[in-house]
Amino acid sequence: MKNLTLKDIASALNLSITTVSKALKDYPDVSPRTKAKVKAYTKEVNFTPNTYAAYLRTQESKIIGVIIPRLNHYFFSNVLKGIMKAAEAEGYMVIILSSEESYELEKKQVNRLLKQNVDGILLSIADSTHDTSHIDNIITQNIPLVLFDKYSKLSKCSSVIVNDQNAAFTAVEHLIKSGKKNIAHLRGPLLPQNSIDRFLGYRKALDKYELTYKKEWIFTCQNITSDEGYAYAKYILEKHPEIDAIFAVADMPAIGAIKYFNEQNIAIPEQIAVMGFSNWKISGLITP
Amino acid sequence: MKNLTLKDIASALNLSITTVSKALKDYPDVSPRTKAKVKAYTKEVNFTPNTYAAYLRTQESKIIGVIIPRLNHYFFSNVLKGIMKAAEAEGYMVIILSSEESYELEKKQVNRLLKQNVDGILLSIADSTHDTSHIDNIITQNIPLVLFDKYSKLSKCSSVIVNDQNAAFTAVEHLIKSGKKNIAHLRGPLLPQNSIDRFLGYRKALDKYELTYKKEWIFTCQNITSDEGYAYAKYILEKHPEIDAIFAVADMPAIGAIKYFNEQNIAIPEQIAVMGFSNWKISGLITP
DNA sequence: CTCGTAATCGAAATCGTTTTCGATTACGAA
DNA sequence: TTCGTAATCGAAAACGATTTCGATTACGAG
Repeated sequence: MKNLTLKDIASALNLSITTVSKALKDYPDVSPRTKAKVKAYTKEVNFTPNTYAAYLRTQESKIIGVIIPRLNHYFFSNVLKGIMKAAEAEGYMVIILSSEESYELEKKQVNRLLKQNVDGILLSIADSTHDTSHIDNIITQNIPLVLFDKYSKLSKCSSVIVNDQNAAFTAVEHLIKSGKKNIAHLRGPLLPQNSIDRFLGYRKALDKYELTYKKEWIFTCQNITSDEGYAYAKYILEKHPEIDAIFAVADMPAIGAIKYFNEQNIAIPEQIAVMGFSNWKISGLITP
Repeated sequence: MKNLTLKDIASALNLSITTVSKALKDYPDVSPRTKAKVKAYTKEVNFTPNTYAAYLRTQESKIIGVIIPRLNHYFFSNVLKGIMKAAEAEGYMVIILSSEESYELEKKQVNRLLKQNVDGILLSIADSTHDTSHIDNIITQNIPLVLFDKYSKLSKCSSVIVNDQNAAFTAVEHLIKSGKKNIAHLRGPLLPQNSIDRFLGYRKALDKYELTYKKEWIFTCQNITSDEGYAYAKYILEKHPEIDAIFAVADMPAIGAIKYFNEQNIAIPEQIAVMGFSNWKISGLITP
């Protein structure tokens, strides 16, 4: 029950290996009749050329690599789903690697993909990534690269991203128009461009409506967890009772904050409004 | 900046390709001195043998394939994380494919993995999978196969699973010991062994404590969504007010039910208890 | 009938590695 | 010195597909 090869097909049809290969790839110098014969037979016995042997000549692995900061993340698993579907439609396989938000691991994963001779790389960089030599490596090796979601301004390559600054601006603007005046921000880590852009959007909205920006109303969520949101909510309630709204860099901290306010019987959004960022599936499930 | 080959290494060190290859794989018939020389140089220039060329002789792709019913699922992304870590440690790559709970797609994905010549397959079968010819295919091709989580009793191969029946039994037992007498069950689809086992665990617990089993207290969640849980909770409250506890096949329907009861100001668990199954991360985030 | 062209087909080289098997060298024993 | 053995090394044949280039055939024009 071993796998078929071109040789098997050729001898079964009394043709040369060459002709079979050419017939399958629609070379002009093989007659329509033999083409039809070959194609019919290969379909019948379910033959497809061995990927690895083909690679040796064509240098195309038909595999694209994807590196994301984490797998168990609603946003990323959805993006992955889209990537895999698109790749599948074009006959590509996808290898997914996770950097676990670690710069070191990200570098290692890039190298693994390069060794695997992937035809292209999709990369969403980790929060802790502070230099881009590994990314430049990909570019100099001439391997197609696209950054997505988490990107870096330091590398010159195409990237697909959410317009974080605008979205954050709109979100905070909505809070302001709802009558909130003292808006705190649970921001993300310092490095990622996304945290920065969302923070900038927040500031821009404050500026536009002439609300003063207060440094002590900014809280950094290093790991973007609900626990951090919970802790900051507690802190805010105790030390900054003047705050009447919170704009969080992501849904996770927002959920944590909501959980704490619920426990304390604080009315949301009347007493204090909480706004997340991402529109996770679970956002609709929690209270309020 | 092209990739190095054995030939490059060989000519740089004035050795034959053979010797370089053997040195790297610790063949006994190459002297320790040349071995050291080769290894030092290959490390210096960061050379690793081309996977595809190696495959042609060894027939080992160093890739294992994983098929899961869905990607954006907390349980599976966590399992994947474990799989990828273990594979990585042994120098294997992982290709992940999703069947989207579709039998047809599952068959297709199995074929894609076979064509890719993966060294082994990990498979968690879809809810809608009703025959196992594609699985038997893998086995007859002599490719190592392990089923996990969702498995089938029809195929003879190793599988790694949760003891659903026991776990369900314990869960329902807990409800009973808390004083609940009329326990409904939101069960999963009919086919998957896991749904069946959890249902059986539920029945076993009822039997042990001599509670009568009522067919009209069993509700089937075809898609295991929170919407279904929400709808059934509404139905239960209106048509079966006698029910004082719900054991759900998974967390998603349980969350839906909780959401509805919260909206109706039903006290949980005093008035009606709700128990899910999976211990998702978000379970801790919702109210109660 | 011969020749030239076009239409078909195959031989063989190639991709980069692994592995068998044969070749060479060194060196001590006879 | 000569021989046998052990220690090192390389040539070459795979692996399976692709592709260049040359070979063969068919066929109509002259």
